[in-house]
Amino acid sequence: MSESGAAVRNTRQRSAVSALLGEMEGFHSAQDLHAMLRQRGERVGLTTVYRTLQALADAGEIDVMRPPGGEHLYRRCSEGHHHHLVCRACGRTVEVAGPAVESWADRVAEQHGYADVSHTLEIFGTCPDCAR
Amino acid sequence: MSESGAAVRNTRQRSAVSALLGEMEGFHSAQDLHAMLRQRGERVGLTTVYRTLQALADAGEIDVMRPPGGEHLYRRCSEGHHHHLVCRACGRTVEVAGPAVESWADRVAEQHGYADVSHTLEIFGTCPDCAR
DNA sequence: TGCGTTTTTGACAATCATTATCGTTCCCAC
DNA sequence: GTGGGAACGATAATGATTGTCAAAAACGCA
Repeated sequence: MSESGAAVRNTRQRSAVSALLGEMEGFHSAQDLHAMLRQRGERVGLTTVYRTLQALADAGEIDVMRPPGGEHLYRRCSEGHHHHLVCRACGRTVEVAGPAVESWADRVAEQHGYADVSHTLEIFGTCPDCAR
Repeated sequence: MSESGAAVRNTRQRSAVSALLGEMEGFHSAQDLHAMLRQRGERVGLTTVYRTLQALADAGEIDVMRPPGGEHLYRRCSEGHHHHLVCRACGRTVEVAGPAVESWADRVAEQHGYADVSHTLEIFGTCPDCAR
């Protein structure tokens, strides 16, 4: 329960995952990222990639998306609360902010007596390039 | 490709699943529903429950939720587009409508040139009973 | 009502992302 | 440099969902 031993160690693998995420543009699955790391010659276990991604997600440093299709997708995002506008075809993602939505959600929840409110919101569409 | 043979047959199993959903209050997993059906003495296979739920979901007759934890949850809902305010602890669900959110999402997508827009939105919180 | 066709069923196996295990390796404070 | 504890990683386990395919059930039609 104490913070004393919350030592998060600095390892080669963690740095590699973090660095890779920094260069990536869109969302990628754990298995994708793992494959990319191996291609680069980084020796990292799949288990570790999963663990690291989970840790980063818990820390709020990356965002997770769970598309209907299957795997979890991860991406380094800008700080603060925001949502995603994702292309169904190519995955291109735009970050969008919607202060009005945030407050609407909070208000609705409060009206029903719900506390400790959070929400998830994703917008899907076909981006201009893929529409052609 | 033709519509000629699109016959959807009326079976005991399908009715059973549909009826059960009609009596249920909150969200339930396929396996839950399967277990309930067996308790009632209905003889229905798990595979069939999955298939039926999927069909109903495709037809828009039931809503599907994918909580972070794991299984897909199904529930008969009112018609039309709406969202859910769900209690993290007990699962109690309130249907909420947010016309403003709908139009906001559409507008944002359009501004970025995305077509064929849809979205998902869930609000999570702790309901009054569970807060105590 | 009886029959043939076609869908549907359901037991079982397969899939596949994710998680648990646990001995080994490596980081880091001292 | 060293000790102890965290992190790693190969592998097995998990578990929900989907595929398979022969047998059963529905429905159209005569």
